[in-house]
Amino acid sequence: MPELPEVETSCSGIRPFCVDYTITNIIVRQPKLRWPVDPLVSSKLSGMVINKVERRGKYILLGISDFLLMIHLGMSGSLRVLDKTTEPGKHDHIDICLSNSKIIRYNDPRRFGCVILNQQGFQHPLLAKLGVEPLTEDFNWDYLYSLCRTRKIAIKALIMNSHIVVGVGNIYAQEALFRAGIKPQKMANKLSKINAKRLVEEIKLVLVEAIAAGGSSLKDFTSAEGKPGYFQQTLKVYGRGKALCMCCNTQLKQMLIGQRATVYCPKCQK
DNA sequence: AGTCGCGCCTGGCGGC
DNA sequence: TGCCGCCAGGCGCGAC
Repeated sequence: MPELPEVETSCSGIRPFCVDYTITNIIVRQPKLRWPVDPLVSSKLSGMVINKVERRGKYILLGISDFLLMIHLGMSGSLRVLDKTTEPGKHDHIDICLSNSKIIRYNDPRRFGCVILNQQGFQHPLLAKLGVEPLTEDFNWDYLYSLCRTRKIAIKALIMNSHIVVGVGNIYAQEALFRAGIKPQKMANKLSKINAKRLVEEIKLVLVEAIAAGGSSLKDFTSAEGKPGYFQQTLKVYGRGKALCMCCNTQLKQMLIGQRATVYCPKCQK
């Protein structure tokens, strides 16, 4: 499941094969993604050079002349750099074919992701509504704390709200809350300043660590086979249901917050 | 304006 | 072995 670290890794993985190369054509095998793919995407972009590859939240942004191609990996999507002779597999929905004989191949079994063609300079609503980047100074305890004041929702739901802060998905929300010693169901408006501070720090730390780990495990970005999750061994609570806490041996608890499975330690998290 | 719940979609799993 | 039902999960959207 791609979270911010995987998206960041995908950007750096494809960038050397994309930037300054010309798009020869784009093959769309399955246009029915989260949002329908523009049927004219190939005719509009063919012959144009990719200027830049950037990330905003969980969106991968390809700058292509006057266009911006917005790619979201949903929860099962991936991008790979392959030789143009590589046969497409079952869920290989889109190929961006390049002048260096490589293809950027978009694969997404569950099709929760999207590939949106947007004019440069036009503030797309999906990007306009995004909150701050978690790894910038804009995301600080003051920002989080003041937003928490008026919100009557679980703190976990708040930090997963991409209109507040981007890139914190279900995995890292749980991990950061565990590290910060905060119960996920804690009401946001009851969060103390000191806990807001801790939480911001732990969110940043867990993301930075995951990016570092993701960078190493996805080295063979250009190979045909996907890699298993790098983070499995470092996770303290995510997916550990009723197992014992790695720190205090107490049985972890599981609950639903906003329809999402949430695991926490009733002793370590207050 | 803030909060809640739904639905999109498929692979993988447990149960029978 | 095979089939069925259920679950995960990002996130926009409509309903309150």
